[in-house]
Parts: sequence; C-alpha cells; structure tokens
Amino acid sequence: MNRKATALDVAKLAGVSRSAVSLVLNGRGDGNVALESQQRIREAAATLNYTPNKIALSLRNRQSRIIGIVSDQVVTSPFDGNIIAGADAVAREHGFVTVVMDTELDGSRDEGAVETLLDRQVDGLMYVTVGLRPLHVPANMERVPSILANCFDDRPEAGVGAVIPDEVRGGREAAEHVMSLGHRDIAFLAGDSLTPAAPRRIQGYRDAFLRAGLPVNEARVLQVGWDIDAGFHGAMKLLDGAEAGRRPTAILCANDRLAIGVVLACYRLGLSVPQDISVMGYDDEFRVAKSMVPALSTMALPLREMGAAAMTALLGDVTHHRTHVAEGSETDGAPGGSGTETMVPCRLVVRESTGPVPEGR
Amino acid sequence: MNRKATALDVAKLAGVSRSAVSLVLNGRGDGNVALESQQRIREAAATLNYTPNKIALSLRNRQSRIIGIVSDQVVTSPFDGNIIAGADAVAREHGFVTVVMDTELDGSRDEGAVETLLDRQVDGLMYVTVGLRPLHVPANMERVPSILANCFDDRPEAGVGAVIPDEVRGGREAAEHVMSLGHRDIAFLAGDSLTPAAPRRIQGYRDAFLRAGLPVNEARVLQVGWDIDAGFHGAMKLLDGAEAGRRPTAILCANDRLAIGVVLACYRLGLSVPQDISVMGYDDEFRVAKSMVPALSTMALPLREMGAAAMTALLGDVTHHRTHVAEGSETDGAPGGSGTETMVPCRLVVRESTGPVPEGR
DNA sequence: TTGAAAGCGTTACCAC
DNA sequence: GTGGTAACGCTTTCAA
Repeated sequence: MNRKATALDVAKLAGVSRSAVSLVLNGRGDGNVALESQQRIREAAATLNYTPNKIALSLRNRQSRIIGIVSDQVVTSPFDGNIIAGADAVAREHGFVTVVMDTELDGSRDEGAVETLLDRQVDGLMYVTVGLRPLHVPANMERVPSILANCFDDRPEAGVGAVIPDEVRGGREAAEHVMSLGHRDIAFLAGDSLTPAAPRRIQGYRDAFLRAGLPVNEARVLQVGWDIDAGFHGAMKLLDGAEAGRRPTAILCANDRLAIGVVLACYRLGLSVPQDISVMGYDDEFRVAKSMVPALSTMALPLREMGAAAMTALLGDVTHHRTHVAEGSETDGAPGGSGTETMVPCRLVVRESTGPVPEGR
Repeated sequence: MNRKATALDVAKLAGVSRSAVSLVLNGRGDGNVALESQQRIREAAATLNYTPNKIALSLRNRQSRIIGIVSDQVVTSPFDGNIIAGADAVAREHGFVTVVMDTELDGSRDEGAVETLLDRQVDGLMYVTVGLRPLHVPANMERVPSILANCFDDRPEAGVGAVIPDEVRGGREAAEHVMSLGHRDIAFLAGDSLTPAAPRRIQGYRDAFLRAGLPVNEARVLQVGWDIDAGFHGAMKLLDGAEAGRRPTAILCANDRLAIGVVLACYRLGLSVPQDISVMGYDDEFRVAKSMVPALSTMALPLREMGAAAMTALLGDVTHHRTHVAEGSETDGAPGGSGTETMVPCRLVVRESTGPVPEGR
C-alpha cells in the first residue's frame, strides 16, 4: 500500500507551501493565493489523488464527524434497520459517518458501548431500539448531544429528546380503515405489554370506537405475543367453533407476523380472507406484508423518516453545541432536542387482506 | 461538556512528564519509571478519569483501529444482519470498531463508500452481501487488507478472500434429512438463479439423489422466486388437483418464506403438515422458522460464524500487513486471505414441519 | 501573496 | 530513572 499523498506532497509538487494548499483546497484561496498558484495546486492535488487525512482533521478540529449509534438489537434482529438507514443517509449528506454498536439486548453493555463511542470522540450519540420502549438512558450518554429514536427517556423529566411513531393514532387509523369497510365486530390481537407499542395501539383501537360512538367489546382484545404462533392460536380462540354470526368480521394485528398466523388459522378453518374475514397487519414488514397471500393491508411504521428526523435534530444540536462551547457559553445539560418528544405518523397501506364486511353482519 | 483530561493534565497532577504517563499507562513503566511515580500517575489518571484520545492515537500510530464494512443491503433488509454482528463481536474483542456503509443495492455507490471509508483511514475492509452472490469488487478496495463475506470475487483469479456458506452441502443435507424419513418424491422450490444460492442448493438436492442411487425428477424442481407468494403458487402448482398418490410427499424450500407460502397453500387445500406433506425451509430465519405453525424444519445459515471467520481472517491480515509495511517488504496485492475461499457448513434444524412419509408412498 | 510556526493529544527516541 | 523533543497531517494565525 503506497502511502497516501499528504498536503505536503501536494505543496512540493505545486511548488508552494502547505498553507497555500490548505487555503486553496478549502475554498479560501481567492484573495490569498495567486490564481496561477491555485491552478497548480489543484492540478497537483488531482494528479496525486489527494484527499485530506480525516484523522488529522479530526484532531485539529476537535470534531470527528462521527455519530455514534447504540442499539439494543437493530443489527441482529430483522426489524427496524431502516431507522438506522434513514439516520445514516442524513448523516452522510452532512459529511458525517455513523458507527453503530449493538448490545444484543444486554442492557449492561449500554454504558460500555457509549464509553467506547465517547473514547472515539463521537460528536453525537443516538440510541435506537427495536420496537417502541422506554429507555433507561445510559448516564454517560449526556456528555455529548444525544437523541433517542423509537424509544423515550424513562425518567419523568425526560432529559433526552426522542423521535417515536404515533402508535395511538396508528392503532386508531387501522381500526377506522376496517370500520370504513362496514366492520363493527373487530378483534385486536396484540403482543404483550412489555413494550408500550401494544397498549398504545390498543388505545388507538379504543379511540376509534369512541369516536364512532360505538361500545368497545373488551373480550375482543387479546394480548397473545408477537410471533406467528401467537397469531395462529389467538385467531383459533376467536374463530374456532364459533358460528359464523358470532365471530369477529375483522381481526387487527399488532404486527405482520401475527397476521400471518391469523391467515394460517383462517385457512386451516376453511375461512377465506378477506371474503369471510378481514385481517390487518402492522409494520408493513419488508418482503412479508406485500408478498403474503393475500397481500396484507397494514399500518406502515415510518422507520426511515424517524431515523432521518432524529439525525437531523441531532446534527442541529451538534452544531449548536459546538458554537456554544466555542463561545464558552455552556448550555449545561439538556442537549438533544432538549427533551422534546417528536411523534411521526404511521402510514396506512391498503392491500388485499381487508374487504367489505360480509353480508348480514 | 468539560473537556476531557489529557495526558498532560495527568502528568501535571502527578508531577511528572507526559512521557512517564505514557510509559506507565501502557504497561511499560517497570524499569523506566520510579515505582512511587507510577503509583501517583495511576492515581492521577483515575481521579481525572483519563482515557487516551483515540484520534490522537490513530494519527500517531497510523492505525485507526476501524474496520470498514460495506454492504449491499444488510442494514436495510431484514436478512443476514448476524454476519455483521458476528464480525463486529470479533472486532470488538480486538479493540477495533466497525463502521458500516450500506449502499442500498446501488452498485454505483460501492466505490464511493469504499472511498469514504478509506478517507477515514480504516485499517481493513469487508464487503457483506444479503444472499450469496458474485461481487464485482470495488477497485479501490484492494488498497487495504480486504475480505468478502457471503459473496465472492467475480474475477476468475479471485483476488480477494471470501467466506461463504456451503450451500451445495446444505441443499444435500436438507434432502438427506427428508430421505431419512422415508421420502422419495421430493420437490424443490427455489428462488431465481440471479443469485447462486438457488442453483447451489438445487445442486445439493441432486447430489443427495445421486448418492442415494435414486433418479432425479427434474419436473419436481421449480424456480419460482423468494417470497411468500412464490411459495404459495409453487405449491399450488405441485399440489392442487393432484391425486394423493401423485403429489410429492415433501417440499424443500430455498428459504423460510417460501415455506410459509407452501404451508399456506397446504392449509388452503386441506392438507396437513407434516402428516400429509413434509415442508422444509432454509435460513432458520429469526422469529419466523421457530414460531411458524408448524415450527419449520430448516437449514440454518451460519451467519454469525461467517462474520466471525471473515473478521478473524481480516484482522490477521491487517496485522501482517502492518508489520510487512513496517519492514518495507510490500506484499503487493493479494491481501485478505489472499484469494482463499472458505466454506462454512450450514446446520440442520429439525422441528415439526417434517415427518415420516405417509403410509403407502 | 506567501511561508513559517504553533497547536490538536499521542508515543517513541534520545539525551541527560 | 527521567524528561524534553520530534513526529503523525492538518489548519490557522501572524509576520515577512
């Protein structure tokens, strides 16, 4: 590996000083360096294929242009990777790079991950989780501008800003979608309450009934889990043995996997989707919802948008933080959108698993 | 943010020179620094909460201890994230950090991603893909030690080393599993041939018949796609309308999603799995295979192992490379395991979707 | 208009 | 056994 060209190499080749090179290549040549020299410098840089050493730059500028992302299991699980993709895209646009550390769901690794990142002099920190949940924010995280994506500070005063999906509204709009198709006996299959996603989506479901002036039948709400088998057994409980007139005409699921389970159960019982029963998912999971048979109507989580919004806010803070520190006017705590909680709406996706309510129901 | 303590701060507090601090904190104090001073230095470092600035270290050592990972869509897709997790775990063990750039399947971004990473002075590069495939290795990738994970150099001479799953053997062992249950009329549902995964798994399937001295019925091999609907329609073609005696007794799928589609089709046709028909997946997809109804027998991809193996090889190269360069004895090309292709075996996972062949078949 | 020098935080070498 | 100094590659200030 032939060592990369340095600014000095360029200066030599162009027959000028290092400073001139720096000036010109940073756009501050005009008025400082002779036009002829500028030309020669640019040429030299081009032929030597020169790009400044980011490490030296970081040291000099006391800014690494690295954003640290710690996640609970975004890397290892198949979910929510698009939060990071959205965040990374924004970072890249601004000349930042992200380094992500996945704790693989081991909370005791949080502090260590943040420490490692801090040691690397990251300019900002983002915590991303799989599934909405309260987060015990690692203490050392607040030493640089920080933000939370898909999770929120579990302390009441909410020290760190957060970007989360509007799950209540998502649940409500899902229910309203099937209501608009004439359904009234609507079941809701949710995961456990270990994460707030389920309760919030259920809350939205209730809101829809309230708004419609309809009573909520609590027996129709089943908290069963998050996986295919849970959906299957939940649906069996709802449908097996019930006469056609007494079973729900629509089943709303808190994620697409549950919906798979529900459809599986329907088929097993000889029921058609959506003719006999409408089924809805949640998440619009990549290469699942769209390719199911039938293709799943679902509520898409705004993952990319959340990541992008979080990164945009964070980068704003990073910049402010820097100028503040430069001015010596410490903001003292409260970075990262300063405790603001931003809600991003979900997006209804109508496909083929939901249809008009059967005749007579 | 109160600026972090530097070695100078520690030296001052301990009343010694910076060099002494450096020596002691790097374990080379004994025989160089008075024991009493060593003690004071350690204390000072502790009270100041001193950790060396990695950026300065990188500049000084001309080694960033960062490994760049570029991926086609590992971040954005739900698959294969465990390759990166496995790689990252090994990197972390060795004091390295990984930064991954996802090109989101846009091949034209490859060179740029590598460039960005190179600018950041990464010590090594890894390319990771979703699904086995030949890779047109970005030219600038070979400027530092490099390795491929789940992909292989598309040039015949294979310049860059690679770690890939043994798909042929995986396909063979899948077939042998159902054969051991007495099945003889076995169908294989594969994705398209755009990636070599399908052909290789099919090859393995054929090998199993060959080894068993059985003829291969080519009409039983269907290349339909990779998603749920493809599995559904493929299975329909195989099963719908066929008398019980003329349909395959087992369907092997090239991934778990296809298997979901197959099970869906079976249920729709009133067939039981595995009583009437055995179904096998491939990948052991997280939170899919295990929770399907019935739980899917499948062939697990050795994702973590592949990532770990690739990173181990790469790190070895990084170290050699360094010493070589230091000695001025350029290896000149051929880094990254020097074109070696390492195969990692898949792992058979038997669950409930495969069972003994039905009576009379 | 140009170039010299200081400084970012380390470590390693070399006098003392 | 100790501490000063140079060097890593860059930017920026200041003097010529």
